[in-house]
Amino acid sequence: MSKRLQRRRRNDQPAATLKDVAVQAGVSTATVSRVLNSQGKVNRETEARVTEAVAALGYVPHAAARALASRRSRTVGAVTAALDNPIFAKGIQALESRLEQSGYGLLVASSNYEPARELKQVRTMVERGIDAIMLQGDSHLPEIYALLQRKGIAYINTWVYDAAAAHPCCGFNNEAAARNLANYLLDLGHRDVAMVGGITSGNDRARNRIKGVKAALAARGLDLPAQRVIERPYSVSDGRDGLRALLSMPGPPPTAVIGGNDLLAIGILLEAQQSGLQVPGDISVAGFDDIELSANISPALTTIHVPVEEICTLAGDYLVARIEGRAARDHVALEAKLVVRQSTARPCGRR
Amino acid sequence: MSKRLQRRRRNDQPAATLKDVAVQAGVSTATVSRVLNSQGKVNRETEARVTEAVAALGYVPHAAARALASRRSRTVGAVTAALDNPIFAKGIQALESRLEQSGYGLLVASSNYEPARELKQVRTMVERGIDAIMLQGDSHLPEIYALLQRKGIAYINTWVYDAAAAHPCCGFNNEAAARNLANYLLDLGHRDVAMVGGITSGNDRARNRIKGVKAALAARGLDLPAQRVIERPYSVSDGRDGLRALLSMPGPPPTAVIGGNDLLAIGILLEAQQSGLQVPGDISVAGFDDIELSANISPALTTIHVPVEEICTLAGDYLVARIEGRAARDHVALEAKLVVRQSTARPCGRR
DNA sequence: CCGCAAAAAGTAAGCGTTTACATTGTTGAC
DNA sequence: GTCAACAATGTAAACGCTTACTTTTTGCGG
Repeated sequence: MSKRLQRRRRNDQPAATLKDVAVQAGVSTATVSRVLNSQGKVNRETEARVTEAVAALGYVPHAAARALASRRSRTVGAVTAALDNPIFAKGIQALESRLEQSGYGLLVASSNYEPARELKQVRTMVERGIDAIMLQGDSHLPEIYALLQRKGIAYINTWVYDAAAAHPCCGFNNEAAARNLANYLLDLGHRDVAMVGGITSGNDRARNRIKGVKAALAARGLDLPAQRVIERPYSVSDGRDGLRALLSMPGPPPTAVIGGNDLLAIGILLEAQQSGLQVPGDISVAGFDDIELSANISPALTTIHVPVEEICTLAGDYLVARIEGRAARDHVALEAKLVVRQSTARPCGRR
Repeated sequence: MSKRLQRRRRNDQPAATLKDVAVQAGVSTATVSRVLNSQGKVNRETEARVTEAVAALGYVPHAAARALASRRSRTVGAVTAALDNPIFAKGIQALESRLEQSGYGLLVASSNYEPARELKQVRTMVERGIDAIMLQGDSHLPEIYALLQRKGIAYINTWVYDAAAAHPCCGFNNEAAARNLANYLLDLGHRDVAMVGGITSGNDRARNRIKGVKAALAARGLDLPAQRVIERPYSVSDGRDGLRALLSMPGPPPTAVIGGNDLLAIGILLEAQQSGLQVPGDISVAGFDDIELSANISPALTTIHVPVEEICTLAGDYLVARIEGRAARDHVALEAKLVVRQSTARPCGRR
C-alpha cells in the first residue's frame, strides 16, 4: 500500500491542499494564499481562476497548518463559571455570534466557580493556541494574568466594571447596582432586609452584590447581620432553601429578601408563596440579572436588568480588535438598571 | 532587529519549543515527543530528565503544530440549536466536562434551528479541524452528512433514538415519550387536549413530539385538529402567548395543554394562572424536558424527564471512542420517563 | 523606445510537531 | 563467545500553510 494511500481517512480521497489548488489554477501557492486571505494584491483574472480551482477541488483550508504558519488560531476561548445558568449561556451565545461574524471560533469551558479549575481551563486553552480569551469577573489567580500576559494573549474581564481596574473589563459595577436595589427597598420603607446571595468564595460578583446591599443599609445606619445573609449556589431550589433557612430563624422574618440572582430570587418567591406568605404583601422579593422568566412569573420580579448580550458582544468587539492589532477601549461601562415590577411593595402591617 | 526578535510577542521571550526541551535534556526531539505522548517506550531516567527540562523551561506544546503533524486537533465540535435554552446549556456543559477528562476541547456554535446555518457552522468546524462533532436531532441537510463522511469525522445525533437510524444516535424516542405523556392525560379522562409545540420547521424533535401526541389521540379515536396545535419558539413568553391564542378561539378551552418543552409549559401555566384559571383544577398543563424550575414552580409541573446529562456524556464517550479508534455502539437508547407532579389532574366540571 | 517604479507572481524558508525508519546498545539462548 | 531479538534513542522527512524576499511584467513619462 502506498504511503499516500495509507494516509487516507476511511473511504476518502486525500483532501486537496493549497498546492493542488495552485497547480489546478496554474499559479504558485503564494498566490493562492493571497487570494484566500484577500490581501488585494492579486490580479482579478488570476483571482477568478484560483477561486474556480478552489471550488472545483472542494478545497478546504487546513486550520492547523494555517495556525502554525501564521501564529494565529482564529479561535477565542471563554471560561464561564457555569454554562447552565441561563444568563451565562445567553452571554456565551452572544459572544459566539459576534466572533462568528469575524471568522473566529469559540472554545468554551466552565470553572464551576473554582479558581484552580479556572486556571487549569485557561492553561488548556492557551495550549490550544487561542488568540484571546474572555473571563468572567475580575478576581482571577495571579497565574492566569501572568500566563496571559507572558503569552501576549488578549483577555477581558466581563460582568464587571471598574474604571481603575488594572485589567481590561466590560460590564457594570455590581456593588453599585446592588446598592441601588437595596436603596429602592429602603425607600419603600423596608428596614429588615435579608439576602440570599451566591457563594462568595471565588466569586467577586456575588461578593460585591452583598457588599452593595450592606453599604446601602449602612448609609442609613442599618446593619446587615450575618444571620440575614445566606450563601447558596445559584439555583431555584437553593433560593427556596435559603428562604426556608431565613424563616426558620427565631424572631420576625425579614420584610424584604434580595436574591443574589434571579434564579435564587425566583426560588425565594416560590418558597414564600408555598409557605403561605403573600408576595409582596407579606414579604418583598427582588432579584438580579433579569432573566426571561422574571418578567413572566407572578408576581413579576423586581430585579436589576443586566445587559448580558451587550456585555459579551462588546467583549467580543474588544477581543477581535486586539487580536487584529487595532486599538480598543480597555474599560467599558454598561448600565445595569433597576426594573421595578410587582414583587416588591411597601412593608405593611409591621412596625 | 534580528528576525528572532521581531517574532516576539510583545514583551515576551519566544516560547520554548520541543527542540529547546530536547537540548536542555540532552536528548532528541523524538524522545521528548515520546515522553510527552507517554508511549511508554522511554527509559525511566531519560523520562525524568525530559520532564524536568519541560518544567524548567515552562514548555507548553504548540497545539497547531501538533495537530498538523498528527492530523488530530484534539478538539470536538458541538452545534446546538440554541445555547440559551437551559436544557441545551446543561447538555453542552456535560459534554464539555466529559471531553475535558480525555483532553479534548469543545468548540461550540448554534444553529438557531436553521438548517442552512447549521451547515455553515459544521463547515466552519470542519475547517477548524475538529476530530468529531455532536449534533442535535437527526434531520440534517444531506451536505452535512456527506461532508462528515467524506472527511471521516465521527459524529453523533443526540436527543433522538431510532434503532434503525442510518446515523449514530444517542437519546430517546421523542414520539414515544410524547405519546406516553398524552396517554397519561387521556387516562386521566381528558378528551380535549391541545399542544403548544416548538417551531417544527427544521426541528425533528418538535415535530415528533407533536406526532406522538397526535398518535396517542388517534389510538383512541380522537383528533388533534390544527387549531389545537400552536407552534411557537421555545420560551416562557411564547408559552403564554400560545395559551392566549388557544383561549381566544371560539368554543370551550381545552382541558389539558401540553407544552413542547418546559419553558413553553411554564409559560402556559403562568398565563393560565394569570388569566384566572386554576391549574390543574380548570386546566391541566404538562411539559417536556424537566428543567430545574419545573419541580419548584407551583403547581409543580408534570413533564417528561429528559436525561440530558447522560445523553451528552454518552455522546462524548462515543465520540472519544471513535476518535481513538475504539469500537462503540452506534445507537444508544435512554429513557425519557414521565414525571407526574401537580399540574395535571382529572378534568372536572366538564363533560 | 528606454528606463524605472509599481504591480503581480513566484521561490523557498520556515512554523513546531510526529513518526517511519535507522542506529546503537543489551540480553540471553545456544 | 556469537548472534538474534529487542529495547532505547536518534535522524530527518513530512504535515499544509504564510510570508519575506526575489523575479518578472506592465505601464508610462520623457
